[in-house]
Amino acid sequence: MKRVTQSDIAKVLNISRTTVARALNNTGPIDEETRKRVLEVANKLGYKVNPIAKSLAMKRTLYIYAFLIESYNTFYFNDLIYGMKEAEKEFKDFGVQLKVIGLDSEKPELHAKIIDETIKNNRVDGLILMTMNLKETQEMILRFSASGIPIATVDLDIRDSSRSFWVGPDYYKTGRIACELFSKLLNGEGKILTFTSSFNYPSVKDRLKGFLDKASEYKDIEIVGPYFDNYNLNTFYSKTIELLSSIKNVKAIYSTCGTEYIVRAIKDMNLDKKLIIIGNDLTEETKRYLKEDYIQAIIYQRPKEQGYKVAKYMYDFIFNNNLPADRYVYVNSEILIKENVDLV
Amino acid sequence: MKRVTQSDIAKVLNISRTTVARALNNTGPIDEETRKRVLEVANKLGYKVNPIAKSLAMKRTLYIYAFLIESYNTFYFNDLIYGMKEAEKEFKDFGVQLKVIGLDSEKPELHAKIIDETIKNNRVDGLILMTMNLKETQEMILRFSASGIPIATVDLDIRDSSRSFWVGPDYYKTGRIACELFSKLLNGEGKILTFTSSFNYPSVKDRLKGFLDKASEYKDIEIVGPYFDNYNLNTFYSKTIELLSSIKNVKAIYSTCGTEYIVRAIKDMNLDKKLIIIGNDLTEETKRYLKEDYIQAIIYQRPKEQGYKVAKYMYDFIFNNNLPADRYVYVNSEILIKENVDLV
DNA sequence: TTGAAAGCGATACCAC
DNA sequence: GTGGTATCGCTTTCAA
Repeated sequence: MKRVTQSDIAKVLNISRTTVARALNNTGPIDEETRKRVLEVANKLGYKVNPIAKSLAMKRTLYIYAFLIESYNTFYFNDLIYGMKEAEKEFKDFGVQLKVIGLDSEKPELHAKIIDETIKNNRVDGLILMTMNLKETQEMILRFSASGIPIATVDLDIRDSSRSFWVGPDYYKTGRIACELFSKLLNGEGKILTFTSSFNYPSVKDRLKGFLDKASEYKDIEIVGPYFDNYNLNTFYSKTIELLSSIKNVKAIYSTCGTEYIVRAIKDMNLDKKLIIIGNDLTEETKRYLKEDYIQAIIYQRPKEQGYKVAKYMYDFIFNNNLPADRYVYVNSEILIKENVDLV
Repeated sequence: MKRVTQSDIAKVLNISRTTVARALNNTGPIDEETRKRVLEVANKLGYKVNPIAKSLAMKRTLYIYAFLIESYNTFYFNDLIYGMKEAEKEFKDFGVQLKVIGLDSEKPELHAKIIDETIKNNRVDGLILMTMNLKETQEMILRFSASGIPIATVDLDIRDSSRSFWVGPDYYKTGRIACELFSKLLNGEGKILTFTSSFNYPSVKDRLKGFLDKASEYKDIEIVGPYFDNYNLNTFYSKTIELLSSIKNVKAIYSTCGTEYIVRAIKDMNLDKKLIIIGNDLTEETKRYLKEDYIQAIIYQRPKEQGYKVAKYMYDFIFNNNLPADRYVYVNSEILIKENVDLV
């Protein structure tokens, strides 16, 4: 099964390889009629670009820029970057380079501007974004993708834009997994105090929905709450103390985020019996609590894999024009307990 | 930072590119003195082969052969192959092809012969093995690696041979993880009936050791057993019925393998209270039991990832002469429950 | 609008 | 032993 080359196409149509290349890459001036015929023959012959030859010939470097919110969770942020860098290593020989730029989570309104500037002042061949879904960001994406720059989102999606694909965790599933684990650890019955954030993020909204949906399957699991923070995770601390003092027989606590604030309260309360807590985010602090048995399990969203995949798919897109089969690429979550938390 | 090419070296030494290539690849006749000087300069200049150019120039296909025991667990076998094929796809453009050959688990004494024949009658550039650690196999590996064929093992290692590296699960860790989970589901106390196989495989031996080591950390967990099969996992069935009838207060059951035989017995016994069971192997049957709540969790050894990695590293070795940093590449295990079993 | 030709970094064959 | 040269499949000037 010999591979079909541009020359093969050229031979069939009795034109030059150069013209074929031009048609295929849509670069430079070309007669529309010729272009069509080339594409047709290419298709019929099953032509596929040879990325090896392409990258060897294309002397210039391709730049992928990643703009990521620097979250309070440095583990997550760093691992996301780590994964991207892994992908970069694999494509180094193809002349692909990745630039990571952190965005301030406190100033979302500045993100679009920063990205804008960078793109204007640099050669950028691909864009990976993790930023808030604001109007100016959507607008910017529309603008850049119209000008031909492939754009992917990671973790936080920006819907209603023209980004090419998204890679991220299945937050809903994460909530369901947490709930099933609770049920197992509670032996099927008990009261679970539930917290969530007031912010309208998919991470917290979807997790909560997954958790509650799954909880409704267990007739002896009682959900108390959810209680909302006051647009500040810190308020979980006092809320925990208040609720645990007033509500009897709480067996477990679930929070869609900021589990560490809750554990801080519990540590300070010096309870005699142990509460079952399952968290969603692996941070330095929650990891410690896991090891100290304050947290029983963490549903880990594999940031490394997210970073790796989004960069890899981006490369595949700008280089081979391949999009992932599904525009929503879900990265599985993983159950971490003391024994395996150090392996990730 | 321009990349150093063979021409650069040639220029420095005032010799031809051809000679440089010969020295670098140790192919064809060359003056020992020249070779040394080339290598020296290459080293000083930081020359690294460009795999892209190499594969473009090297017109021939590289063949990697994988010989794998077709286990009774078709899930595992198929997923191992699936992972390898994923890697193959990535390297297709580099002209790498993978051939998978199944070995009969019932006739381990024939494996070496089959592998031998294949290598003699075909062009093979790399070898991936999952077979028993028999003397004739060790010998065969020694012979082939001496003749320059890179050999890797997957899952089952063949120590005391000259295989280049191994990729597989951390069986010991798997046992520890299972035990921690038991402790959590048992709320720290109870009697665990323990089974293992009489066969001297690392899979069962290491899992058991991990399990027991971890169990010794819990003062209120009592291990009963381990009971051995009679060189036939089927004997777990009657053994389970016998033991559950004679031993009081069993809360959980652990088996290093063949959990399905135990569950079959339990289903047939129609017990009124639920036993906690955690299995090690994901098979069609154990997956069903997991969904039916007979099994609480399965510690999954990610065969796809094993297959992917071993093929990928093999490629990297034969093509770029890169070995994995550690000759033992451990693939992490993963905790599966009902909610996430369908995601793997 | 099209084509010829150089070049990317290597391998491999064939003279010398 | 060594060097010249064709080739791999493609991009990219430059001329026509």
